[in-house]
Amino acid sequence: MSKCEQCIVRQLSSLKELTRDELIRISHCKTSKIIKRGEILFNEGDHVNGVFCIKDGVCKVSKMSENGRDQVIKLIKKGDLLGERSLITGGPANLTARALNDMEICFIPKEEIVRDLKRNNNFTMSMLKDLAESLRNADEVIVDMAQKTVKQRLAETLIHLDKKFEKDDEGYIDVYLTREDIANIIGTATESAIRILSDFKKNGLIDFKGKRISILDVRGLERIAQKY
Amino acid sequence: MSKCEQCIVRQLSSLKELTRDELIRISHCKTSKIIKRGEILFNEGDHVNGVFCIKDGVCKVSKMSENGRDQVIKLIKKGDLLGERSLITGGPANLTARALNDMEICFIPKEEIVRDLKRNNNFTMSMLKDLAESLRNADEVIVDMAQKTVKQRLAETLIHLDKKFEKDDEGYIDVYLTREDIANIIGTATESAIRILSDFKKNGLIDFKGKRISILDVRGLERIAQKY
DNA sequence: AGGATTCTATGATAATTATCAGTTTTTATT
DNA sequence: AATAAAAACTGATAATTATCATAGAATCCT
Repeated sequence: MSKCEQCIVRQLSSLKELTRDELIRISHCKTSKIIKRGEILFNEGDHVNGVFCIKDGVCKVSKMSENGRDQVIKLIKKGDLLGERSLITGGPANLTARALNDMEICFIPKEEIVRDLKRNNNFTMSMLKDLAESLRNADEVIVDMAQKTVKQRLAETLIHLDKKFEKDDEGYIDVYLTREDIANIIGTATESAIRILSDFKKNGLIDFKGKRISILDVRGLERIAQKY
Repeated sequence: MSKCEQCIVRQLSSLKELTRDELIRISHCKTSKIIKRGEILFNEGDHVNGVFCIKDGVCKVSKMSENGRDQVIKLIKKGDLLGERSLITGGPANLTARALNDMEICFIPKEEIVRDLKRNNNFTMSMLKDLAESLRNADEVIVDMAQKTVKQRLAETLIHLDKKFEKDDEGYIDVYLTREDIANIIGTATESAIRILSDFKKNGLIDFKGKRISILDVRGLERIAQKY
């Protein structure tokens, strides 16, 4: 059983507020798991009963819209926590999480987290800050979705991906999304996403080889994302 | 100075978790104010330094998009808290709040709330639950914005307004939004909102006299909101 | 390695939505 | 009550985006 103390997730998430004792207790009740690409961590409607610590890999978190299309709400990567919200609200998950590549995760049972939330106010406060931050971010997404064109939203998304993920030696962003995934992030038809990507490539803003995308001109993308 | 104990805001918000002593302290440092229709409670970028308790009236909370259009993120009414998030994240407000009618509010200074958050874990937990709930709600808005047509979003919005606000004797929803406000909630052009409203009226789904709107056929609106 | 399947791409067309221009109606102000 | 200003409305047109059809390319699977 690996120690929680040195874990990347602990360093980057609210778990950093846990005391040594709390951490040891969690070390003992957590379970580690490998999730293969394409596998589901949890489905909309599931009772998750705990939180996931993402030690490696990436997953997409999405929600099915009432007219049958999947909307990707966020991407979760190494160092992130996943599932805190359903834990706090208590109900079933409102989102579905699916691995985009092989993942290494730990699962901490709900009771342990709830217990710490009740007793360790620093932990609760840190969680509160995280959620407030997420909410601020969600506001921005809402504005973009409501007010920007598909092209603007795609430019925005590419900038975000570039910021969020590492690059390989050749400068390609280290996350592999299908064109459909990309379309489901920005809320458009797959064909539209494909066309705009080709357009961006033709204009030297990005380059791609299949799913490997690299950003060549961030400024140019920013200009598109901002100017109408 | 009115007592916080019987206040509607206290009954409906996380403030219900405050102890009698905490409440008395807040009673003594809060300030009451009347905000006239059209006035700003705070602007994007302002340092708010406290939270607003809405004792009466309605305000819209919006954000300017990068291409110059206003997006209404939420409506805040009697009994709601406003400004907790900026307080928690610490930075300036990311949204603008403007009164839609005359409002009666109390303002509680930041330090008082922060003090209680640090000391009263029930209060913190309640706040955490509220934010988690808001975030779940934001997810839904994102999906709708990304995936639904303007007509679907308008139907959705009308249903929400109907649920959220009281009705007068004639069945009209007790909130007065301009057509532009409505357009800015669903993220469309004012003309488009007007056209669809007229269409809904013609089809017997709603009725309106100027800004006074009543919902005649919730089921019909739901069908539109859901079916593609 | 070969076949099936999924993914990417492109063109043609239809549907949705925005924009512009102008008119009428309502609301606010003196 | 008269006038000015704001809001609501309507039509015409342009721009954006979705859908459908189809084909080639990449990937998966024993």
